[in-house]
Amino acid sequence: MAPEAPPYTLLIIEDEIEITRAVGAALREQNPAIIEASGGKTGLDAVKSSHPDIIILDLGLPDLDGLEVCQRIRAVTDAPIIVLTARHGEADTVALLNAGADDYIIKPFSTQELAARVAAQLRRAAVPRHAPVSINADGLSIDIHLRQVKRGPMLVRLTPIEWEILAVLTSDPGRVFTHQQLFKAVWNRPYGDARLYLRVHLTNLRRKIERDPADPRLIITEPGVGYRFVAEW
Amino acid sequence: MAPEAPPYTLLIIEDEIEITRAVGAALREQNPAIIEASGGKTGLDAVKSSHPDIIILDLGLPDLDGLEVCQRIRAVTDAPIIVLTARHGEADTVALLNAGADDYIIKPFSTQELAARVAAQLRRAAVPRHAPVSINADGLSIDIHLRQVKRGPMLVRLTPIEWEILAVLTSDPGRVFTHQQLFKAVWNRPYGDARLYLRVHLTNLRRKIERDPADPRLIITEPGVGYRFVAEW
DNA sequence: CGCCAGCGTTAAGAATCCGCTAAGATCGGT
DNA sequence: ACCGATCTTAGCGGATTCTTAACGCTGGCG
Repeated sequence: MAPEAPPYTLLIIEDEIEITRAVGAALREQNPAIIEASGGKTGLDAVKSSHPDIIILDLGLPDLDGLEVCQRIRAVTDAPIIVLTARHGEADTVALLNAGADDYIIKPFSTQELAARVAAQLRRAAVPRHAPVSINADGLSIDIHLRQVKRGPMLVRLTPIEWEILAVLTSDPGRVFTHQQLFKAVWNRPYGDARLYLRVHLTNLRRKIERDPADPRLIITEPGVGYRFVAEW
Repeated sequence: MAPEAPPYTLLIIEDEIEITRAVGAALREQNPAIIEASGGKTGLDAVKSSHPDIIILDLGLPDLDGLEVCQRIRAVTDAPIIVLTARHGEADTVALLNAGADDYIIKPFSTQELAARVAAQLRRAAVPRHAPVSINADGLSIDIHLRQVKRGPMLVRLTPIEWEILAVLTSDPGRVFTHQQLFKAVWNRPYGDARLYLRVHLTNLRRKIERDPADPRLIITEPGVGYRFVAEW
């Protein structure tokens, strides 16, 4: 029986061989074509020559800064980038997400989690998305066109800022938006203490749309990073 | 067989040649006359000189801010504007739609999707307004064709502006129309303090059609945003 | 065990927005 | 030119929303 053709091409930019192997093992069932690069420069070359469908990028590269690599990849392709980050490299992770990375995984990671995230990113990238007309999650329905939110049959009144936050988060369900990304999208002014504002408005927003605001299921906090909207219902 | 005359004129404002070509290829079957502009300024000139039927606008232009270009196009023409936006750019879709854009597509896009959206916008622009013939809500009946409003058996006299406001709001019940959208639809002139006018005329309109003008049920205020007509009766 | 950073929550003052009134200005018909 | 209807413009008071600060909780870390 002939092996099936790889369903997608994955590029992993990683200098530690153990991790490269772990990634390969985690994704064995999906049977992707895997390209390996051990540094930022070779990684960039690989992006240009191989047109991968998804890219896994480690932060601690010896030759180039991860941030720069990420930006330069983003200048060439829209393929999803998943960042591998150490436990305490949170600041770097945030900078990377701001630079265009799609998701991040903290080392050490479970093979299941990696496989799930890769699959999720591929799913999102495969469908050229337009903002969905309506979203339904956990008894909540959001109609972008009507600018209307319902909790069951009840209309929910949102203030402009609350609506903007919800609109941004739901524009790409599952994706993490950093504090800065959200702040910039909603306030559209240079800088301020993004977290200060977001904390307050997220509280108010959750009070209106979550079943139990103390145990949010729709808008999830990513500590030190930002927020994401989950629509898996 | 002689080539058929172009059914419509399309202007694409885009600095990346690959995308321009991709758009051209996607629409080949529709055989439009295509005008190309590589920047915001030349794009605006082209709008004024060529009177396109539909406009495709990339956000990431080198010379001008995409939002500004959008607004300035809208000040000149009513032709549909479809915005091309990067997946990782500021997906400030709300601001875009407020600035006068009619639809947006996230890059990368499929040729089918682009063609479908262009066709949809042209269709929508061709038919001025196809609202339901009559609306009944809370004892109020509105007949669009007859230009007639009744509160029970009593005829209600509306001034031209009041009628226009009501007609716009009821053209899409439940949807929020921003101050700017309403102002543009009714007054059809570039600038003015939309809220100032709307406040007064909304007061007068409510006095005529609401049961209790102090507690409006038909025309709901969305603070900081605009108004919506509710027809859930 | 105590410290600290990050987050959620609450509350109060500031800023903004809205409904309403009313006085000119404008328009259209006779 | 007159007159009534409509539109524009201004301003006040009340309501809503935003900003800002303070406090409590939790979980990691020395």
